[in-house]
Amino acid sequence: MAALPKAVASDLESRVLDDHHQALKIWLRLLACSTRIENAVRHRLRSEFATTLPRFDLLAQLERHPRGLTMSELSARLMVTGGSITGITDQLEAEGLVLRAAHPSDRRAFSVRLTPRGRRLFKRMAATHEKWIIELFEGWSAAQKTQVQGLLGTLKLHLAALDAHTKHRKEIRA
Amino acid sequence: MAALPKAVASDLESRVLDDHHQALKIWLRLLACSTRIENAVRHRLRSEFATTLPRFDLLAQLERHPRGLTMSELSARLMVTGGSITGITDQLEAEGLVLRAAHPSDRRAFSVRLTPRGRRLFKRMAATHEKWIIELFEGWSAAQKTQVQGLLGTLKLHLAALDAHTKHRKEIRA
DNA sequence: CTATATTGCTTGACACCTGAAATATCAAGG
DNA sequence: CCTTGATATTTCAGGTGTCAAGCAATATAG
Repeated sequence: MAALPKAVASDLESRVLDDHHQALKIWLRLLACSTRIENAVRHRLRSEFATTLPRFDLLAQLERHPRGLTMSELSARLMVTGGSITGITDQLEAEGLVLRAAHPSDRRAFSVRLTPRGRRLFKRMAATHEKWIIELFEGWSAAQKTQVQGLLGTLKLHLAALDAHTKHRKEIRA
Repeated sequence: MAALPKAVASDLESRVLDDHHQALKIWLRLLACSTRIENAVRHRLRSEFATTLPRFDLLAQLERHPRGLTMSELSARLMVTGGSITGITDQLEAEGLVLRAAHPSDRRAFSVRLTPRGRRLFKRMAATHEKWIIELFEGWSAAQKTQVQGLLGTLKLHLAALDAHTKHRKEIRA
């Protein structure tokens, strides 16, 4: 159909384009998967436990860190800004699931911890939550799961490294 | 160290546990990657184009569908509820980037379209946006990218199928 | 044809997120 | 010791997300 030189040029060009599209496609797929799961989990958390994903996530972090986490640490772990953490913590504290304890060595900071009630409630929710997630991956072979897990692990590290660089550059500029 | 039977039991048990953890870990990594990229893109859209991710996404959908999309179609494609679409469309319409045209065959619906100005602006933003995304995957081999792309494609389909089933079940119950 | 259900969109209340500004405390150097 | 700069948290305004309720138009069953 096309003359050879043109075909070659087109191949080169389209390889570049494909390459562009590829990163974009990966990102769009990643986002689609993530959003779908998030929506499903959010919906179920609402209907079965009358709670929200951010609240659940915050409790989850505290459960893993029984000695408490500061607001800033929570902010970093949930990857949201401090303002959100203030609000969510306010709510959870009002519900008696969490408390702001004095930080042992820094009067500016709090050591946010689960209350016993918070811990009990979280454990119940976590068990169910884990079932939902497992269900989502039903039908996947162990090999496939291991593969995604590995690739996403690499990507996560990669992105974290990029982020660190960016921040570093910003600090240098500042 | 441990006696053989115990070691075996532990292996079996830990395999089950690992399996549970595996789905959970995949999900957490997926979410972490997604959030990181989303935050980066959001930040850059703000600082370089004084716009937001949802607005960009809505424009992107319209760019792909020059004949227009209804609010419901936008809602489905962006995977958010109708209320959000109303708000974002209001904004974009006020900025003159988008317009609500009458739908040819359904007087309830609109056919939302890009204005020429909207199209021009989006094209400029899209080119830059694509560069950002490509940068995020710099250093990945083509094979690796293809692999993630494939796995995420499978996952996306899998999740979409689950979603369809859920909806179907709901409809039957209703 | 017409009652009824469904669909498309908007609205309103509330949750959560961001970015920026304000406050309080800490940390370091002079 | 005390100034200066960094850090921890809160507050506020504004955008976007949900859900539920409401209205208008369409589709469907009888």
